Amino acid sequence: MSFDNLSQREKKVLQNLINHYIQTADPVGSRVIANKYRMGLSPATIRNTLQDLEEMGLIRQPHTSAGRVPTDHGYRVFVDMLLRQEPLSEEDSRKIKAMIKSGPKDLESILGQASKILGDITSQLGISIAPRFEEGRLARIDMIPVGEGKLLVVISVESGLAKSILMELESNIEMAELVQMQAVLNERLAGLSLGLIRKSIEERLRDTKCSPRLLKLFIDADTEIWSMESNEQIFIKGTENIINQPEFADRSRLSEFVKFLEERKALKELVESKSIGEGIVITIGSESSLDQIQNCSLVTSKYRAGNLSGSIGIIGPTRMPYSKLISIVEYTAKSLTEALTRTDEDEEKES
Amino acid sequence: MSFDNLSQREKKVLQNLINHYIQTADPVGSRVIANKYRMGLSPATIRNTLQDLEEMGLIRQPHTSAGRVPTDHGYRVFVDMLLRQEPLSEEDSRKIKAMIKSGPKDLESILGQASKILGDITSQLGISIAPRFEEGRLARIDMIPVGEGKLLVVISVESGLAKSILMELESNIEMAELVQMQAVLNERLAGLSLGLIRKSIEERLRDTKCSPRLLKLFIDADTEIWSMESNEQIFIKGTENIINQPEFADRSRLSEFVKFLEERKALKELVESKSIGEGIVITIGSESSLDQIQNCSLVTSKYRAGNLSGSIGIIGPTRMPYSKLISIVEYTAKSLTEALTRTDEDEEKES
DNA sequence: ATTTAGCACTCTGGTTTGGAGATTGCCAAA
DNA sequence: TTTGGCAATCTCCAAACCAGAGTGCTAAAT
Repeated sequence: MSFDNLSQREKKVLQNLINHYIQTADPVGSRVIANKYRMGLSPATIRNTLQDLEEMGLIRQPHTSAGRVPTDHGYRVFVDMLLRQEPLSEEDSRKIKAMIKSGPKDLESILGQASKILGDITSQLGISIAPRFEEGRLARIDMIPVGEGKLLVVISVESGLAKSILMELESNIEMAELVQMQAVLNERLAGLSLGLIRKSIEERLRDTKCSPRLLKLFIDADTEIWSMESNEQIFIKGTENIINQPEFADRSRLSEFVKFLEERKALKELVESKSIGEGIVITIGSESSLDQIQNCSLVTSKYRAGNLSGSIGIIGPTRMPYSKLISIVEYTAKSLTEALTRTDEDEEKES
Repeated sequence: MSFDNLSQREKKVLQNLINHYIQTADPVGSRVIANKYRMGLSPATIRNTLQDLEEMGLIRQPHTSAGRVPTDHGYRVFVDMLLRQEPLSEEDSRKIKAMIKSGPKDLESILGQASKILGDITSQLGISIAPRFEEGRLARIDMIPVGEGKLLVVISVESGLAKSILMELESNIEMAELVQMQAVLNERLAGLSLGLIRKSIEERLRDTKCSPRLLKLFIDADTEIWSMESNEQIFIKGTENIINQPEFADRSRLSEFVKFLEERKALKELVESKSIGEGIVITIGSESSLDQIQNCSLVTSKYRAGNLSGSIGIIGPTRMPYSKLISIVEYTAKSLTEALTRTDEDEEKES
């Protein structure tokens, strides 16, 4: 459904209406649009336009004799055609930079910080998701026995990231077996993406002379080693921001939403599925088909960490200041990419 | 302030009042106590007792001509003197057992599950905190170079737990240096508790022949290696449970509370500081001096994981069913201890 | 043709009012 | 020491009301 056929006036009215609604959360009447936005038209004229927009399904009336509010379609048209991206404020960009600089430099801390700063400066919910290891190519694999029958497996991918998994063994393993296994794994799997490895692990490790017990650990379909299921690293910060939003005045709705956030998994998959292409992706309410976020929007983006990519974004009521948020998310993603693929030369350049 | 001087009747009245209030959240009047709880006394008599209790500061009236509600002092007396611990229901104990059994066996998953189940069956907020590594004695330390100028340091403590830290190096390190460093560290530090190591690391590593660059990493006061700051593993689940509680009817209060939960750190410290002794510890509202949880209570307990100890508990409005919760938290702690210090023999015993 | 003014109509939200109900404190009787 | 009785107090709820905002339509104006 395309809306290129909107007249100039209709566009302007829709734009003003949404801008006003975003600020006030109250249905917007014809008078406000006519007067406050100096359109040089009388309220009566605006009313006609509003009727047209309503017929097109871009706005609706909560009840007779209330003003209009945008529908999800309306927001869609707004962000697609009418949105002027607002430049990032000095203050915000400063904060984002500071966030990256301060604090520890490990992935978790940085992502935690990122979600926090996103939540803070947008007054929405800030989200950050760890890079998808699946995409990474295996650089090397190390195995370290720790304690009784426990094995720490370290998976390093080419971009320099690594994850470690503590495995339980049924019985103690000979050091020699371990060394051999490690050698075989490194030899056969290095350079392959973890996703690929997971799919083809069985064939690739066939006819090796390794200890079968040990082998089994790495082939098991549900092993954590190749999948990242368990490591569902998603950071969500700023719940307190949306609690006061009128959109969540209904307690049970709020409760459902918070529950949804706590599950993490659904949100993680949603954000990852949306932020695929380059640049910012905006997802509005009904476009996601998840009940719990029917009146919410997402502003998401990818970032890169070496060869891997992760996602960040914000979520909040559809009535959100898109024009600001886009710049913020964009800049944060950019900063994150820089921070996570930083080389020594980069550091020298900075004052 | 001791309340041993309470008459039998006063005790009974307080007990009934609190029990009723816990269920209804409404101020309790003299009539309800007299009739519903068959005390064989008229409301008027109860009223006299209520006045006495009020003078003692155990209950209060929200306003004239409302019933009474317990004060924090009242709750304190209640849990100290009047509480009959309710045995765990079959269903709950089954759920807790199932929680431990199902799902992956790594620490994080188990703790996540534990907090979730606590939240679910108590309808409060379930909390679980990872064992305090500080208490653990260093078993060994491994160092694995991964990618460009990155070093994975694995700290294993005697009980079999391990944590890993990814460090950034300014420049590449020779393999030989690394091996030497590792040897020195293991030799000098093994067997010491991490807490002790952190305090005394500087002296202990003085006059070694290791690469100074490398040495510096391990001595730096704010290194993550010996402190567990960054690894602030605390799991909080069940926020949706308390949103509908009348105690959080006030939005800004709810907002503050959720913010407090998200900070994590304060809550973590609070719970850890409370759950020190053996067994269940109950902390009521004002006893914690944190604004954000003034009308909340904690039911906390330690659990053990090998030589280390961690904390779990629940938090919710002071008006919580203590008699049930105690059993639940107690049993969960016990189960957790079993699961986390499980030996192979244990596993054989199970059907 | 388009825009505007005028107007009747509708719906919401806040305020007021008026009990109904609950509960207390106290006093005097049991 | 306990209880019944009773005036007094306060909340809560529903009904009634009103002011305000906004609409849609029609007829006049541009």
